[in-house]
Amino acid sequence: MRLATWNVNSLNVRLDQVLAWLEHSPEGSKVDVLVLQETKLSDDMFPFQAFTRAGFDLSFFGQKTYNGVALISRHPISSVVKNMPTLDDPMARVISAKVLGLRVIGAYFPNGQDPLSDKFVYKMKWLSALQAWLTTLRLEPEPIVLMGDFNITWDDLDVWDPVGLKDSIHCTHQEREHFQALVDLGLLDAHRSIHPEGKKFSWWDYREGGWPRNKGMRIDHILLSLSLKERLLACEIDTEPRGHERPSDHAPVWVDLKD
DNA sequence: ATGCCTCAGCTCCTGAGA
Repeated sequence: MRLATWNVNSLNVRLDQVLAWLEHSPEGSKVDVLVLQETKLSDDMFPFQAFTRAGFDLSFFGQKTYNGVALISRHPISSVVKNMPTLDDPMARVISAKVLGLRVIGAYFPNGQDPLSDKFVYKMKWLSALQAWLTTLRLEPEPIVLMGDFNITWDDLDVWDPVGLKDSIHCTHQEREHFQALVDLGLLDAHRSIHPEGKKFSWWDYREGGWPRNKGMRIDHILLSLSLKERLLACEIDTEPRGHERPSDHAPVWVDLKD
């Protein structure tokens, strides 16, 4: 089975790219479950028929202009949870469901903007709430797949210029300590596990020729319960859509698990 | 360069993204 995450930076703009990618993801295999971030659509504006017509089950949860998440699946989904029970959050950032015997979570972590800003304080609070939620979720029988736009680099191998970007947003030790705490709960960074050499990125700034110069960061991640480790077959960042016309600034990331 | 792109909206500027 293939599971994937993609920050689309407006589903209105990227709908056709998402539908095409669902049918033609790399190396022949089709995506079974895709989570989206930054749909930027209120629920009454969500183009759900485009997905149901194509045979998908889905759930979505959004707001206009900012945030918004969706979970799109070729298989029936159940036990949908929107946002985290551990945080009263006005922003639409998390969507979760049981599918294929897994607890799949799609998340759009707060950006944080600047380590000295109120938004960074909110990011820390949000990360603590996620940790608290996962602490109870991992007691349930379904293995966990936590994927999305984390807005955190795991370490310097995830950063094109770790010296110049030292201690800047997505690279601070506070953010990375939260990432480590998730790993310490018994979650595996699927991509790093397959690619220990690092230096593969999932986001490139629209400005400064970030993409053509490969000045990027790996901030989109897929974490797996350790019980899924022996089922892990592959995990890749598909950089192809980043080169399209009107691309999202994020690339989709996918993982293949033994059925 | 507290900008460089891109997107959405109380849309011809501004805030936010990362």
